[in-house]
Amino acid sequence: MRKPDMMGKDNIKSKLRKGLWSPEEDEKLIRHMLTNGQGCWSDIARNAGLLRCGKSCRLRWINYLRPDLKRGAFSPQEEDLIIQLHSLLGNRWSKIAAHLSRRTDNEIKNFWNSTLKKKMKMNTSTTSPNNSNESYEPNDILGGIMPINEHDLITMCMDCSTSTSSSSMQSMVSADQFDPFSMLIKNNHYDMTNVSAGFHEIAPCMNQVGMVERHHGNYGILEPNNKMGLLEREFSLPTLESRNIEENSALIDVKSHNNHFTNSCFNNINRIQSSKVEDLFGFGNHGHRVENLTMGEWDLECLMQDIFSFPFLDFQVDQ
DNA sequence: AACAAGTTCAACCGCTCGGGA
DNA sequence: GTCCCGAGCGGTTGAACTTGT
Repeated sequence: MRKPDMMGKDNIKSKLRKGLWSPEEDEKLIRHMLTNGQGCWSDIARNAGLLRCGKSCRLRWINYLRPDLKRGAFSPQEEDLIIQLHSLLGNRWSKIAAHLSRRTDNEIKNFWNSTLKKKMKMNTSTTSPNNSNESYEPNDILGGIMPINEHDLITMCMDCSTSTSSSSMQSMVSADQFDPFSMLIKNNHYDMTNVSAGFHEIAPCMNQVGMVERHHGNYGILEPNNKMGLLEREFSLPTLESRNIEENSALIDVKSHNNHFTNSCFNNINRIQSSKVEDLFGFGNHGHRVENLTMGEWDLECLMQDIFSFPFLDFQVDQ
C-alpha cells in the first residue's frame, strides 16, 4: 500500500509539463527570478506558477533565460580557447564554461559535439594521414593533446636537443599532436628532472606559485529589486564570478603562440624523455589519491588560472 | 515544390555529491 | 551511519531547422 502523500506526489509529477518552454512560461520564470531571486528550484517552480519541475526551471534559466548570457556564434578566440581547454580538461564542460565569458556548459558541449569535434577530426586527417581513421579524442586529463601544424612540428624538431632521439620524441608526440602539460610545468619552473619521482613532489609546488582559489559554478545572485523591463534583457545582475576571460578583457590568441608553446615544450623533452606526464603522475588512473589530492581536486582550477598567467599566452583585448 | 538527409541545440535523464535531519 | 533532498554535471535524445537533390 502506498502512502497517500506519495500518490499525491506522483500525481503532481505526472501533471508536470515537459518539452519546449512557451513564451508565457519563460516570462513567468523571468518575472519570478527578478522579483524573488534565486532559491530552491522546486519552490521557484511552484511559486512562479509553473507546471514544471525545479530541475527543468533551473536548466531553462541557466542555459537560456539568464540575462547575462552571450548568445550567438562563437568567436574564433572562443573556439581556440575551447579547444585548448578541452585538450586539458576533457569533457568537463562546466569547468570549460567557467573560463568562457557568459557561455553555458550546455552551449559549449553542443558546440563541441556539433562543430569542433568535426573540425578537429578534419585537422587530424589533413595533417596526419596516418591518423586519418582516428577520431579526435583528447586524453582524459592533462595528458590531453593539441593539434599543431606541420611547420610547428618541424620547428619543434629543430629545437629539440640533440640528446633527444627522434624516436623518443615520436613516442611523446605524434605527427600533429603534442602534450601541452609538460610545457605548463616548464613555464612554472617546476623541476621536471624529478618528475618521475611522483606527482606528490610537484603538487606542493603548485600551491606556491600564486595559485589562489577561485570559485566557479556560481551563476550569480539576482537583485530582487531590479525594475528594468523584462523583455529588454538589460537586467543589472552581478557578473558571473567565474567569467574571468572577458572580465579581464582578455582572450587568448592561441594560434599565434603555437611556436612559443611548442618550443617551450620541446626544450623539456630531453628531460622528460619519452614519458607522458599522465603516465608519470598516474593521471590515467582516475580517482587515485596522491598526497590527499585526487585528479578532480588537485587544483585544476588553480592550474587553469595559472595557465592564463603564462607568458607564452598573450592576452588580447577582445572588442 | 517536395522530400530526404544532415545538423543544431534545447531539454531530458540518470547519476554523483553534499548538506541536513 | 543512513536516508532524503536539492543542486549540478555530462551524456543523450529528439524536435526544429537547414541543406542538398
